Amino acid sequence: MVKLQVDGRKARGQKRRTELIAATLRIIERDGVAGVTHRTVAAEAGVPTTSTTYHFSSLDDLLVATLISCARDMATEVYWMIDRARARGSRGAEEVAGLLAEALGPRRGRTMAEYELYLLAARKPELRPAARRWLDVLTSMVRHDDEVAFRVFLAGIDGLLIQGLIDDEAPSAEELRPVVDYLLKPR
Amino acid sequence: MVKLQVDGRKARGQKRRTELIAATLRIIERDGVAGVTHRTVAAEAGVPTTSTTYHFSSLDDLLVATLISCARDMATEVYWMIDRARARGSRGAEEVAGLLAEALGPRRGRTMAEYELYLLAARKPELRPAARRWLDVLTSMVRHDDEVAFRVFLAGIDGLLIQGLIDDEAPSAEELRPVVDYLLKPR
DNA sequence: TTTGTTTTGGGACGATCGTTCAGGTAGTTT
DNA sequence: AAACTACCTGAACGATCGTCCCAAAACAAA
Repeated sequence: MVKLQVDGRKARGQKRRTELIAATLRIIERDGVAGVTHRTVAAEAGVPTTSTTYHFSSLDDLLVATLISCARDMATEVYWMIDRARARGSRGAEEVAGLLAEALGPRRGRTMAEYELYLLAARKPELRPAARRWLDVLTSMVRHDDEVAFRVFLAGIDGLLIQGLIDDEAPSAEELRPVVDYLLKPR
Repeated sequence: MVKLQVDGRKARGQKRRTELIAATLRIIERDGVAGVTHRTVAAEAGVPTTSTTYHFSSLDDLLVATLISCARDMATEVYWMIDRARARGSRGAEEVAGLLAEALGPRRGRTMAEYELYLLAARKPELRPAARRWLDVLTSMVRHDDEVAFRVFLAGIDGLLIQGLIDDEAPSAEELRPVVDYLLKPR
């Protein structure tokens, strides 16, 4: 017999865990991974310091959980972007350019957080599947007859994003458009 | 009148400063920016702890100096790569693929350090010129009639590198070759 | 040699860190 | 009701952190 009514205590615990992850992500966006400590996370979430150690066996665990959650969100976003593009029969250039401009503009902090994940994944193999998630979503959803061209497209997206992060001002969707067009154009 | 014989004291100081920078870079390669403290750097360089605070006004200064030095080295390397390619009349595909494979293989730690610089530059504007240095070297040395294609090439290189860092095994120059060819092929 | 400058290095201070622990509360089961 | 489980939290420990201070050493200029 499966219990339908969940344990209220566990539900509260789960809720606080997600709140801690959300608070951690906000801190990473604002100050980077370096700014994440038990105390800063707890203060951001408005909970006592020891709450983090109770719900996560270590700071590293909290960091890993946060970045995995962040990667899942990004993969979901990529999924819906493709879905939107398909709905209107587009080849996707406009959607991709718009998403890039957004990632480098209003969502700049989030984008930095995602590349902190990349770098952490480079050192921690257990994070790599999470870091590759959005790549996998794209690979599985998009038909690519030209394997090489597709790899170039994926690399180009990452390159545009990380180079956009060290630009003094974020590029607009219009500026990115020709580059994205070039990346998507078949030959 | 310019003094030709430099002050022996200042010479020693300068030498130790470069030793500290070298030690810091080794630590970043091994443990990331997170592993850099006054004490770890001093231990790595085999000097007393306070040596770092004397030669660099703060830990942040040491970090910035290290990453700027790292960026300069990389720019120099790119310069010579182009020079080598030109000397043998190549279009550069082989050289680029070889350099990428090396960056993701034996020089993996160094490559991670360079992307830590990128991420730090995203948060610290004063680091951005240094982070863009190798891009500038390429831009100024290579003739590019197609502006968009060139931007795609630069983004592709960065994308291949950072994605290569989260691969479980480093790609070989042979695997990278078709992608680099595609990036360089004019249309 | 004397005086001034620069580098060196040991010691220590206060702050902050991750983590532990024990007592207390809330919710579930019997 | 009692027993049990899960969550919560304030206090505190030892470790490590960045940085400061000051006396000694090395070197240059007088």
